[in-house]
Amino acid sequence: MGRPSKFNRDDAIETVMNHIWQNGYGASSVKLLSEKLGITRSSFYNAFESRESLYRDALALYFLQSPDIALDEAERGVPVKRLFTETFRAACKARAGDKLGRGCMVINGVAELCNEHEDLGPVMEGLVLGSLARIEQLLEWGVEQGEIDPGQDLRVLALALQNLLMGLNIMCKVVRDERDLWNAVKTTLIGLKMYEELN
Amino acid sequence: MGRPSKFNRDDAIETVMNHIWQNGYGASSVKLLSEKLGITRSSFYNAFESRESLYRDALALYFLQSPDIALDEAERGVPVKRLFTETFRAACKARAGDKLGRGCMVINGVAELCNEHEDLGPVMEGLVLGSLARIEQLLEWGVEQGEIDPGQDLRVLALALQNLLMGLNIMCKVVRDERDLWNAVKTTLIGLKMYEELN
DNA sequence: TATTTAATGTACATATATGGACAAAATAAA
DNA sequence: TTTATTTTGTCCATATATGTACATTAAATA
Repeated sequence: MGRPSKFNRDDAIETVMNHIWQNGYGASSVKLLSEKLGITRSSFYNAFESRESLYRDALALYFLQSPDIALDEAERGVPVKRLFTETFRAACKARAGDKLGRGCMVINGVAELCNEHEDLGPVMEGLVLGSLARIEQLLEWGVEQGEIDPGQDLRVLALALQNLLMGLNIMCKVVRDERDLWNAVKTTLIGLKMYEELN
Repeated sequence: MGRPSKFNRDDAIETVMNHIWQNGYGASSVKLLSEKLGITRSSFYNAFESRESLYRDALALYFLQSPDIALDEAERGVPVKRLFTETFRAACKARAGDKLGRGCMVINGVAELCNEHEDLGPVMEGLVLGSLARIEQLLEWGVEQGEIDPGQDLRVLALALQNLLMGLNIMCKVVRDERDLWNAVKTTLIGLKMYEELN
């Protein structure tokens, strides 16, 4: 089975995720990441193929523990207004709770890489468009379930919600108080008729 | 008065503004900027003191031509709902009209530098908080003028509007169609009761 | 023309950054 | 113990990046 690895691959991906989340992709050189992992660049390239592919792995890991994942995991029949309310509420809590004020790793990547990085730009764009399509699907379920007024333009409403989420993920870098964030988000959700009082 | 400069200072600031706007602060090294300006690093440091101070100059220039400036230039007595509607409308047009999809230079800087860069982080934070305070002031004028319901929490409403603006400035990197952007923003403005039909 | 002044060009020292080549080391299996 | 396998460590060549030092150049002025 050859010489054993000096480091644990999953731990390494998590370490890299946290570093890029905080510092950005461009500011995370292979030299820096390797030193953080306690390995040589030689081992880095041997284990990870490239910084780009490792970034993708880190993004995937990030998503698993991000508040947005609730939107992905929901199934047909879910009360959608409640789902949006709870998800946005959890996002405010998570963003304000992060002492480092890193915001959202995906949105950071969108800001840094979209329309700029040849390979990763389209990746980030795909993540946003995927999220948008998912929100629209949830809204469709909401209409089917009689929760949402059928007259609404769901694509536009989905864009408004996606916009709200993106704004929150930038805003939280400056506005660090959870109540401030939530009050702002809640006010917008109410305006969009997507808010449902939680118990 | 000594040897004449090889370049025009104002033109240089504009060139640097456009480069950092597109590529970000970290990805704009002194070497790169100097080469773009057609001068040596030696001349760069002689003329600009530091990359940081030049970035601040570039930010100031950026603001002068950004759609947000309308909020700053408005005076007491301005119809505020109309002002917000027009400003957001102009922002959608400007963002979608930028073929490079650069978004907003300030928000790009917030995403990259806040809670990360020792000197420039607080600068970006100050710009956002300044904008927020300005929006709240406009809302106060709106209440005084009877345009806005006095029962509203103006700070929260200001946060919601700031959030909307920040979201737009990230969203526009992925959603490039002006009507999509405007429909989303308009829907939110209506929800916040800050929309007024334009002629 | 000589002097003053300010920008420019070259050089230096050092650190970061990339990615591959290749030998050495450490384990499992034959 | 030998062999096969895989990771590791070192070396290489090259490019980027920073900030300063100092001589040179080109203009305005006396």
